[in-house]
Amino acid sequence: MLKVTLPDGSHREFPRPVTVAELAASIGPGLAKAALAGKVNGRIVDTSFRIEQDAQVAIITERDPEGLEVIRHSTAHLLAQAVKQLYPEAQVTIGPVIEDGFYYDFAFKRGFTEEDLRAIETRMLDLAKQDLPVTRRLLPRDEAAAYFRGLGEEYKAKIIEDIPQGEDISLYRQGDFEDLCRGPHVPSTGKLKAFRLMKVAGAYWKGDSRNEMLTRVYGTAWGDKKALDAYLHRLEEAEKRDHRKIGKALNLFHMQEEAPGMVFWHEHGWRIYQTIQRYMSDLWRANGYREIRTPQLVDRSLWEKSGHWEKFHDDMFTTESEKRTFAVKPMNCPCHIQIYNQGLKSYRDLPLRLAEFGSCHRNEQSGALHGLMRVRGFTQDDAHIFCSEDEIQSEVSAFIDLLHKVYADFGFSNLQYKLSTRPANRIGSDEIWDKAEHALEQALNSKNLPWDLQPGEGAFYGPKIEFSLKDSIGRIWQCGTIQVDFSMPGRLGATYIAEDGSKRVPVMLHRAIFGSLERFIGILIEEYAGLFPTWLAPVQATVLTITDRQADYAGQVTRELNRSGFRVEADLRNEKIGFKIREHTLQRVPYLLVIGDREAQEGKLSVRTRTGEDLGSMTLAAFVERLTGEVASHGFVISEG
RNA sequence: GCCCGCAUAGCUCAGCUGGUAGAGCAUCUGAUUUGUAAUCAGGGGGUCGGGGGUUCGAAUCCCUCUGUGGGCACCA
Repeated sequence: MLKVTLPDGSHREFPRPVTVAELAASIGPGLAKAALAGKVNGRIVDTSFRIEQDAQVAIITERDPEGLEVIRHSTAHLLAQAVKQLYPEAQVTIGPVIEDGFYYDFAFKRGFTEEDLRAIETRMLDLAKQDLPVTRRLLPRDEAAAYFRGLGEEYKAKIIEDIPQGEDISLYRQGDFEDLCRGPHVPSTGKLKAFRLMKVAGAYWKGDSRNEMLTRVYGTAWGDKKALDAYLHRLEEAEKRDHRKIGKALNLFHMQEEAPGMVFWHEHGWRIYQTIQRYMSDLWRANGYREIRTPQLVDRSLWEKSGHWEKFHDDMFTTESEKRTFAVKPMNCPCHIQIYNQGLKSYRDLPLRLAEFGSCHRNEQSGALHGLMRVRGFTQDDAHIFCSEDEIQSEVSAFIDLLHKVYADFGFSNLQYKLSTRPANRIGSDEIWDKAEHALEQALNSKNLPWDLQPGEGAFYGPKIEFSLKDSIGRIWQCGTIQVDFSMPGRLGATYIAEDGSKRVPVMLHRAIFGSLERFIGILIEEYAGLFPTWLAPVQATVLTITDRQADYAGQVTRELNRSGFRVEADLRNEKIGFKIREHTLQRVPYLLVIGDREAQEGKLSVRTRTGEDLGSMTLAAFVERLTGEVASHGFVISEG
């Protein structure tokens, strides 16, 4: 007898092995129809999988996250089948599942157009309607490679040849189309009911820019039409939060052809910029950092010593003067070491934390530029901590705490942690890298933070922890970072006198919390969809008059609020109050202060919020109190050390 | 940098297969002095991203450059 344990803890017994599909049928016809795959002892399998021994089994349907994955994977196959029918000269390559969907890469000289996409989608719907059974078979590796080569599928053959000798290869067939695949897949194409092809893009074969470029088709797939529509609607809403759109609508900044990748900050955008800069400057002072300022233009020789020239000179802006080559600084670290090097340092001076709003320029490749998120001119909240090896652990730990405080003040909770380790192209010995990587790993683990390893992604001088945030459509951007560097201080001659009188080289920690202020503001705009909390809002309140008669009183109120340190403007135009309210609400001003004859006489303000809430009339003092409390509660508090 | 799109008034956008440019908002002028998300009327405004080509004729077709969007690669 064979005993199958279901998720609810109940058992079923069978005299002989059963497939997942048979098991589902024995439970009920509805489940049999809904079954997409099975989970046998934790492994996702096809519904045709035979359960031979006692096992824990769950039937996977579109309601399970695993079910959605199977749907997306199978939809990728459906896409490939449709493409092969419509464009036989296209070769298939790979088609994995990604967040919310899938993609499939084709080797296709002509590439696909948007119209092709619609035609492919129509064919996919047709193939789904035919409800073709999906069947699996195994072939020995070499036979499989020969089979695909025979079909003219060179890429598939190459993929198979990368699989170790002797392994069997599974193939999945639906109708006239058969693909190499690990599976599992839905039992038949009729299970694929809600999908949409989204866009075409180029992608390098095997992700290597030295290889040829393939044509990638992105798609999304869901359990039913409703889920698909909900997703498409979610996307539309997310696009409205795009920081480039909001930046224009709220008049925060602009960019133009003559300065690609550089930002023209308008008054209101600059207010946000300065607010967060002041916030950070105060935080530095409260946490033992010393704020400094270093030059923009530094002779090439310094970058040669630091190692940047060798690796990055193509990406640096340079200029000539009196037969010398200068580079616009792409980083602040070499300059900070120059300040460290002024005067003899003792172990008593450590840890020494030098901080700068470092204005940097990097000649990023044109294709990398992206609104405020990836620019050529940016400012880092950069600091370098010079310390002894013994101090690394506590400094990294204190830094992570500080970073968490900042992110909480700005309302971010969902950050991602990544540890990037030694790249192929690096300076420093393996022993040093071992130490540095270990220090960072320990810091993450001691705080119980969930982190991903990114092997080979570290900076050339040291490993790093990256702290990343998502934009409105889910793209991930690195913001904060901390990097352990055992090499550059030595290269640039930094030393200190230790307790025993010997001369030693300090360790340097590179660290930033916002990363680039530009990027951080971009993320902030999308996070809040322009509805900045009051402490960040470029205009915190606007005074609106009903008629010309209140102009004097309105001017007085505006002046007093500005004197109290708030960012307040007045709208005295000869317009209806409804019109003014609409305009300033669309400008996302947190508070609208309406003043008519009544308020002017009583010395009050009628306060309305940008969400349409009427707070009634209050005195100026009462409003100031409210505003003060709100600004303070949103993170303006200077933290204890 | 690579692949595929896109670039029309200050902004958002229309302009079918080539016949010489249009709307809404904004701006300006006038009227209106108004109580919580758009007051009315009138006027002005574009060598259609730059350069080149095809054509009797180009916003429209072709080439090229620049910028930009989505990806890929890159990201000190």
